[in-house]
Amino acid sequence: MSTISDVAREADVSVATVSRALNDHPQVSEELVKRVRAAAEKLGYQPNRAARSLRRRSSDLIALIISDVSNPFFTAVTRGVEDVAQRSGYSVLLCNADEDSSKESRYLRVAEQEQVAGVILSPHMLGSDVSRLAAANIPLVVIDRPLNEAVDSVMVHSREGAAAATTQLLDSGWLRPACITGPAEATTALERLEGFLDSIRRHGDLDEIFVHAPFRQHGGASATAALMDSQNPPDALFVANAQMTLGVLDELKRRGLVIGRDIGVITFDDAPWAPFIDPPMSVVAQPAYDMGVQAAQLLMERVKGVAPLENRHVTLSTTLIVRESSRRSIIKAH
Amino acid sequence: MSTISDVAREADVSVATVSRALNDHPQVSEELVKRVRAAAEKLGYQPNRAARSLRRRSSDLIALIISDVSNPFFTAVTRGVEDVAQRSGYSVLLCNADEDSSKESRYLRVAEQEQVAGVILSPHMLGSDVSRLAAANIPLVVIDRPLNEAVDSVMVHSREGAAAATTQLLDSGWLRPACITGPAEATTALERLEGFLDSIRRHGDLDEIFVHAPFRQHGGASATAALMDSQNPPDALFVANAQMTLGVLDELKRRGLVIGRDIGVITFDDAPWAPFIDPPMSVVAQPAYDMGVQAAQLLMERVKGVAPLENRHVTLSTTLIVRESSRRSIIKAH
DNA sequence: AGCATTTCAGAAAACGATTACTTGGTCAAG
DNA sequence: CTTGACCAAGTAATCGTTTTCTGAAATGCT
Repeated sequence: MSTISDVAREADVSVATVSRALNDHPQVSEELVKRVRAAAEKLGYQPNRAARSLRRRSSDLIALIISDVSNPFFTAVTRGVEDVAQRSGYSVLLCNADEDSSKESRYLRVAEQEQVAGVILSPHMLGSDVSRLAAANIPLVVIDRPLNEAVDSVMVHSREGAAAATTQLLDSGWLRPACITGPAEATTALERLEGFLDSIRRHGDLDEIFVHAPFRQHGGASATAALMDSQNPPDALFVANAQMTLGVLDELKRRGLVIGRDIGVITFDDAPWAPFIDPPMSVVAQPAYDMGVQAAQLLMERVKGVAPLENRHVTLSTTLIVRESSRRSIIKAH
Repeated sequence: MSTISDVAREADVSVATVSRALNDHPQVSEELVKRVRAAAEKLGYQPNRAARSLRRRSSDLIALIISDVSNPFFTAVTRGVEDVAQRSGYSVLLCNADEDSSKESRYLRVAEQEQVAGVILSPHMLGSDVSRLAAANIPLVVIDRPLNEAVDSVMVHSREGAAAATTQLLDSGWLRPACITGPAEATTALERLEGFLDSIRRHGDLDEIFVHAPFRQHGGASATAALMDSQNPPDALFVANAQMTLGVLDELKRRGLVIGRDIGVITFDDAPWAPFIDPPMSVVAQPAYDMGVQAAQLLMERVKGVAPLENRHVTLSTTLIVRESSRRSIIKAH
């Protein structure tokens, strides 16, 4: 691999001039810029990023630490982030924390050591420790799950969305909805549960039935099993994310329960497969791609130092999409 | 952020000793190791990776360049790669080439500039240029799609899988299967088409119906539309990946075509939602996670220099999972 | 005891970029 | 004609590690 001094030799100028020419500094003549460009081209010169970030004390990477790569919500966020980062010349270091605090802090450490230009994080839980980033002066924006007031954030109105979903269940004639939500330490799990409870309470005299489980397919399955095996099982389910819903479907199928007849289901996240499930799944959709875009924009502004001092908090709205699974009206054709 | 010389001062030794102590070099006394460790701990010292990779001429990152983050096949691969990389102390720089050659080469360049320890790539097409990696002495393993003989690879028996799927359609009594495959420059698209044709030809006097489209949901939809609008439309579809299948389902639904009665469908990739589609989707499953694991293992061996000189090519088998969508027997209950 | 060898730790030289400082030349104003 | 401002380009310092080279002390061998 050729270095800057190879280019300097080739173009017969100093390394300083090469650096200036290639980084569009104003104080270098047309003539030399052309010579340097040609030399760099000829040698196939690629600047060594390690050297550059060592000197600049910052790299051209931004770290995106998400809770779960296999969750379509997060992959949509990823696309959004990548699209705007790319446009500003940054690459994204995608880290899969896997709903695991220790992996999360491992990646936070990597981000610091790599001296990334900025970090976008969906924190596993409220206690996630980002103090080192602040100490190292690395901008941070938090998505999906709140952390604290002192950091930019892009959230979604989870609670309202959850309430709307639950109300839709109730309005469709289901009498005993339950909530399957994520682990108690995840704030999104809590908010969605709160939304569910808001709706239940507004309705009066209903039992408050809910269970916490991992935000995964198996979590949805075991939660469903527990609920259905209980003394007085629910007749409708509000599920807090798409991954869990797959497990719910699995368990329901195993038990021969027919959605729309025996049980109503509605879920968070409009996964791409939701319309094709039997019956088509009612969902509350999150603007995932848009969250990624907005988060990346906030971050880029901080990175470039054009952001205001005070922290920005943007909260996006969900939209309720009623398909079939939440309806009670479906009677199998005979 | 504290540096190695802060630690040296704190422990009252030289920076060389700190470096050696922290990297488990043998020639440093117990006593000093302890002192250095304590000092590092006290200051919360994290080595600066830019400096380290500048000096070592290699970083602790491996780049994983995949064709599409939103494809569940690739996210499963990602998990596999990450699990083994992590175990060896490497982090993964996940790059989403998005089925786009220019993004792919952009990321290849980033990988080179970052001096990653190794690269795992699912090449967009046969012509992908990886010569610079070789020149820079960066180990490479290719997954999913072949590139050339001179590089380690982990593939899947696509062609056989595709043939088996098509045969399943034929055996179920469908008379006029068509193939919806990816773009003509993607080798997986070609292989799956070949497999389809193998089966068709073996069967005798069948038309060879196929269409190329992007490996995306909209690709599946438009391909289906084209096929169904043709003079003599097929009565069964073999679809080359899960993303496209979503589009196929969409278009079929729009046209009021009932799978199992009006048309048979079978697809590559056992997406998590496949069993829950209406009707449950028959698939040929790829061992995605396992591909990731094996690719990462091959790469780690090269990175650590313990790999044999000659190139390894492992090819994994697919498994046919017959559910409902490929059957003709489904007659709606009356 | 005397010399050769090993062991441990420090000093200093990389690694390859960016950038502060320096220099020499040009031009305009006085 | 001198002086000062300005500009383009070069020299060298710097970023924080790792590693080579040294030197001193300790150990082993005859």
